[in-house]
Amino acid sequence: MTWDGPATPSAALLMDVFGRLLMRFGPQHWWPGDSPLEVMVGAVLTQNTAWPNVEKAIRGLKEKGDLSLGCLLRIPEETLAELIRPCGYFRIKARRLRNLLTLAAQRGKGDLEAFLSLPTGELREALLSVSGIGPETADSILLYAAGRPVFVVDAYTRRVLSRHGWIPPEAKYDEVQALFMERLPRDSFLYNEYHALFVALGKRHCRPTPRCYGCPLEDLLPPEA
DNA sequence: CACCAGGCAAGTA
DNA sequence: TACTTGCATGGT
Repeated sequence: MTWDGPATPSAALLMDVFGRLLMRFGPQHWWPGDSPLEVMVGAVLTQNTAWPNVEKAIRGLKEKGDLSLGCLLRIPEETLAELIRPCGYFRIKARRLRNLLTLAAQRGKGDLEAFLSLPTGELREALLSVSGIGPETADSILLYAAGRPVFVVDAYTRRVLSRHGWIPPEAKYDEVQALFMERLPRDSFLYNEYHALFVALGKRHCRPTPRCYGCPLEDLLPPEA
């Protein structure tokens, strides 16, 4: 047998790490967005994109009109693309936004709150059926717009976990998600803060370039972990 | 100047 | 199923 890193983290270790992150960075109160609809828009616009660029794009949208389903769907796709230009991939994201908002309007009969009130499993399937909505975007909407206890896995999460040897770098999305959801209580506050704290940690430490060997994450761990 | 960012889908083998 | 490529602006 070959030693390939520390064992899969236990529930106790995951909670311990959460406590340390919370002490270090404080409550994050994510997602940055004033309304469920703004959270949904931000979730699409931030795909592979730095958040400051998304803020610019959302400011542009707000100048044009209020952020409502009807108002946004009335904007032609080409116009929408120009409004969100600063966040990059603007043509494809304009299409993705319309795909998402069209589905929400249909399934909610024009009412976003009704759409977000669908049962969690049904809502996740509906979101994933939209071209341009993958697992991370869908789960971000479920957790941060609909308040459902669904753990979000993103690049920061994977980076931190794989650096500690808790997952192989090639682990699939659903496997990483299950690691948390099978061990921790299904609590939307816990999942909200945990994911946001991974991002807070990731943003403050160096990137995983080939020249980066030791990031100072060790002090977040219990002595023998 | 080079490199990267809170992904995803479509095409190919 | 696994791997590759296009999408694009703005910050460091």
